[in-house]
Parts: sequence; structure tokens; C-alpha cells
Amino acid sequence: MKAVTIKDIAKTAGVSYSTVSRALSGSPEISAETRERILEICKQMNYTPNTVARAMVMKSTKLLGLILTGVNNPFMSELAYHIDRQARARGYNIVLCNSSRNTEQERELFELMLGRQVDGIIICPSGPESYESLRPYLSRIPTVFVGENLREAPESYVSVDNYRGAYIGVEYLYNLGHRDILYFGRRRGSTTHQLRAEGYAAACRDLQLTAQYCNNAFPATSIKYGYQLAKQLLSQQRTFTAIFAATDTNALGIMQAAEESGIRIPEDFSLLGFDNIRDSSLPRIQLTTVEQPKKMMASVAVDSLLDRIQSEVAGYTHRILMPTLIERSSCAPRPF
Amino acid sequence: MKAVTIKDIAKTAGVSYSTVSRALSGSPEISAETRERILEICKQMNYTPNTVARAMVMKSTKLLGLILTGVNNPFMSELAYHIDRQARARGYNIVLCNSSRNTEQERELFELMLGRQVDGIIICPSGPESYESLRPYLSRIPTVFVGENLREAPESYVSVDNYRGAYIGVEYLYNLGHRDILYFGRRRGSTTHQLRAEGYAAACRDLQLTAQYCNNAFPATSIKYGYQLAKQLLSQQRTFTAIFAATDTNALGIMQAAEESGIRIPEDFSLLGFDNIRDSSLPRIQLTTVEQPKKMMASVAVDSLLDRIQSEVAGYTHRILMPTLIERSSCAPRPF
DNA sequence: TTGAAAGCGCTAACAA
DNA sequence: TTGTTAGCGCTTTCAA
Repeated sequence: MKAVTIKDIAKTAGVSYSTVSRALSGSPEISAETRERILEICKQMNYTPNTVARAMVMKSTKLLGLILTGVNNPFMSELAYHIDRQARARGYNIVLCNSSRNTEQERELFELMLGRQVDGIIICPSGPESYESLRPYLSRIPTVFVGENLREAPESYVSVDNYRGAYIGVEYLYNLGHRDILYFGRRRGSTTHQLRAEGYAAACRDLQLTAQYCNNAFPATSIKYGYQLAKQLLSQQRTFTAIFAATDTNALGIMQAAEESGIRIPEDFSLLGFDNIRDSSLPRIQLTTVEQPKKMMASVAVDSLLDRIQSEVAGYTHRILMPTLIERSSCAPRPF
Repeated sequence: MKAVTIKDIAKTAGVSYSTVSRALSGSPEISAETRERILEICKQMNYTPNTVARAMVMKSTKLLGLILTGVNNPFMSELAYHIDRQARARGYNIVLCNSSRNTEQERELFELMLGRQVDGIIICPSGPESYESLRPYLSRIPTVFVGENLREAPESYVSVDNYRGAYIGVEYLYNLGHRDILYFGRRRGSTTHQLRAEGYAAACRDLQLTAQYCNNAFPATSIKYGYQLAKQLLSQQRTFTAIFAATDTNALGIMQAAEESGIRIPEDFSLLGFDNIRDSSLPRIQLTTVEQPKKMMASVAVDSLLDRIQSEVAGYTHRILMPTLIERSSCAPRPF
């Protein structure tokens, strides 16, 4: 069970162990003949290089910390999948941790990642306050934030243009004939949600619509919170022909409430989401929504992080991606 | 940006660096006074112990490899979430990789994990053939398989009792009055699916029902494959009042096909799934299903792996958990 | 082209 | 109670 090391190889090959190291690293200062011979022996002896030892001397673990609020969330899990792919393609692996949207946890995880000598960190922060809370660590380790962003943070992040996303959502509904569009849902203290609300407001202004809100702040985004609020909303007289939900998850809660009240979507009102999580594409759900391009976000996050690590240049990048509208069947032309 | 080490601490504290090490590890052979003093200095200097260096000498990285076919799959992502929680609670972290259900990848990932000196591996294998393909590595590193199992594998695994799960599923449908139950879907070469089919067959035998199958082997489990097969099935004369789908994902495909054909569930036929993935609990879907207890599986997998690592005893464990039936609204009493 | 030796940051056995 | 030292497996100067 004891692993074979470079020394074992050296011994059976009858060379010094630095020669073995050279053979393995593909160094030019070694004869092709000995290289072949050594490589052959490595194979025979089932040698696997010890990445940990290498990391010690190279001062690089080729490990990236990935801190998510929770992989079980479908948005996060998709992100995680693509981050792994992209990172692996560039020779890095992922240490995954869940913060449970807890700022204290996030700090502990940074400490932990620092100790593990990861080369960089990708984090989906609990909220904008994470930027402040994590500040002391950000000078110690290259970090990129994904998803939640700050308006003017001096840190790298990649996010979607939430303002613009909301704007095109309203436009879409408008073009379908809707004039009474209610904006639904908001997570407390989230810049993302703030920006979406602003985009909605701006579009309403530009299109001469009256903005309507049903967005008491939720402590978190969940189907349940959306459901509870929607239940209340739908028990009253309807003043809208379409609802624009701040997130797909909220939209799902609305669907559930509508279902229970015998209200049909899109016949009785149209429903538009934001995020395009996996759930939204399921049969019977088929939620029309503004998409966050998760694969692209993952790829951009990894690239910008690795570029920073490898080029050793300080500074930061903001990458704002454009959301697109995914048409499914929860929106219909306004009935006349 | 250069990290402070134990030596820096020693220097400013005016002690040898082994003393610092002792202070940090909470060794008893050090005076309380110097310990306090050193700890204070560590805090002031922002010292973070280098886990990599520690791993080298301790010969333990406190890292667990987690190899999934893909975290983006909702079953996997839930498993991953709970595995992280449980592992962290026991002082371990997770290196996550996706195999994309590719046996060659799996082998490469084992090689990689071995190089990274992880203390153990948890893998959701591509299929039963992984046991064979991975055999050479299994003697080199403690491994536990989750999900897919082999009937008599001399390796540790945790899985649900698939046979029993299918059996109770049929019983449930039977008690609802159904006598014509069709079994739907199968993944090629999967022991899990094989066992479910056997459980179904046994229940039919015991309850004197005629088994009916619609289970051409799928290359993988996906909504699309389920949909395509269901489309075909539903275009014919119905010979059943209930369908038992091999997986929730297949059931989702059936739902979609039914939806398109104007066939109602559960009014026209009942639909029972297996797995209880997150999707199944969504509004409008509300799939009745046999649950795999994912949190428990995660917890058992981590515990059995760590127990093996820590106790250093060789051997293996099979842990088979009992599935339970989750009642939602895709099944109804047989119409008379 | 190869070998010897130092050192990465830490733990632990042995001395003092 | 504290210090000295060896060594974990590797890369990389510097010499030969």
C-alpha cells in the first residue's frame, strides 16, 4: 500500500533521483535514451507523482477553491459543473465547499482555502455584504466573485447585466401587448435583485407603464417564500395581466399558488422568470425566462481567475454578460 | 503577499519553531504562558498554517475525492451537498470532479486523485463496469461506491435496496386498485436498473399480475430518451392503467409525452417514479415516487469511508438503505 | 548529460 | 518545558 516514489525509481534505474525528476518533467537536459528507460520503469512500477510534494516546492497546488452558497441549488450546480470542466481543461482541480449563505462560514472557508494553498478562489457570495466581510482576504488570494456583484467593487467579478435583463423582460411582455406588469419578489440586501428592480422600473418609465410591485423582501430565494407571497397576492383582485418574477424560483412559487387557486398560466396571466434554472425547462413548467448564461459565466470566471494567477498582474476585471430571453410557454399575448 | 510561516512566528516570539508547532497543535508539553503568547503573535501576524506542508509529513491531506458522473444532475448535486457537509463536519474537504459517465475519464481521475494524495474516494460510478475498470486502483486507495452497485462486489458501496423499492412501488399501485402496471425504462448495463426490474417482476408474480414492459435499453437516463419512448408507447392502444418508471427522469419524459398527446395524469393513467429527485417535488409535477434517501446515503458513504481510513482496517462494507414511498399527485385509484 | 545538495513548511523523535 | 534535527517527495541550482 506504500506508494512508490521518485527515489524508488532512481534506485531501480540506477540513476540519481534528480535525473528521474528531469525525465518526468520533460526537461531537455537529459538524453532521450535515459528518459525512455526511466519512463518505462515508472510505468512498470506504477509510479504516480506526488502532487502535494510538487506543490510544496512549486508553490502552486493547481487547486481552485469553489465556494457556493449550496451546490444543491440548480443554478449553482450547473455553474459548478462548468467550472470543473473549464478548470480541468486548464490543469486545475476544484475544492468544493458550501457556505449555506452564511457570512461567517464564508470567512472560515477563506481561511481554510488559504491554508490549503489554493491558487485562487471562485465564490458565489451570500450577498453584497460578502465583499466587505471578505476584504481582508482579498489581498492575500486571487478571487473572483460570480453571480452577486457590487456596483463599484474594486474586485473581480462576473455577472450578468441584471438591469438590462429586466429591461428586455419588460419589453418582451410589452410586445406581447401587456400594459399591466407586476414585478414580483426581491431578496433582502441583494444588489442583483436591486438592479433587476431598477431595470424593470426604467423599462416601465420608457414604455409609459405604471410600475406595480409585490416585493416584500425575502430572507432568501425559495419556492416557499414565493408561494406564500403569491398566495396572498392572488387572493386579491388582479390588477395585472403579467407577472415578472425576480427569479425562476419565485416564479415556481407563483405557479404553485396559481395552480391551487385554479388560476391558469398563461391564460389568466403571463409569467416571466429570471435565471433559467434547469427546473424551468421541465415539462409542464415550461417557464419563459431571462437566462443567465451559466456555462459562459463559469468559463469566464475560470479564465479571468487563471489569467490573473498566471500573469501575476494585480488589478481586477469586471465581466458583465448579456442575458437573453428564452421563450417557452408561460407567456401569451394579452387577452382582449 | 508572501505568507507568514511558522519560522516568522518563531523569530518574533524568540523561540524555536518547534515550540510554535507545539503551541499550534495544542500539545501538552508547553507552558500555558508561552502558548498564549505565541497564539497571540500568530493572530497579530495573520498566520495561517500551511495544510500542504502538514499533509506531507502527516501523510494525510484530509481531502476526499468525489467523482460524480455530473454535478449538474439533481440527484448528484444533492448528494454532493450532503457529502460536503458531512465530510466537513469530520474535518475533511472535497475535491470534486465530473467523469461525464466515461470510464476512461474515471480512470484518469483516480490517477489524479492518487497523485493528489486524497485520503479516500467517493465515486458515483458510470455503471457496474466501473468496478472492473477501477480494480487496479482499489487496492491503492480506500474507495466507496455510491448509487450503482454490483451484486457481489468485494468493495464498499452504499446503495438503496432497488429490488425492494420496485417491489413496494408495485404494491402501492396494487393497493390503489391497479392491475395492469407497465414497467418503463432501463439504462443499458445498469445493475441498479436490473434490480429494479427484478423487484417489479417479483411483485407482479406475488400479486398475480401480468408483467408488461416497455424498456428498450437507454444509453443513459435522460428526459429526452424517456420522452421519445413514451411518445411511441402512447401512440398505441393503452394496455395499462399505471406506469412504473425506472427513474424520475424517465417519468418526466413520460409526462411530457402525455402532455403533448392530451393525456392526463393521473386521470388517464397513474405514474410512479423512482429516485425522488428535486424536480419531482416541483409544482405541476408532483410526481409520486420511490425515494432514494440521498442525505442518508451521503452521510453513510462519508462515515464508512472515514471509518475505514481512520481505523486502517482492510475489508469492505455494503450498506443497503431502505427506500420509502413519497406520495404526491401523479397516482390515483384505478378508475372503474 | 548527470549527480549532490539545498530547501519548500511542517511534525516528531530525541536531547538538553 | 524547550531546542535541535531529520525528513516527508519533490524541483532546481550548482558542480562535476
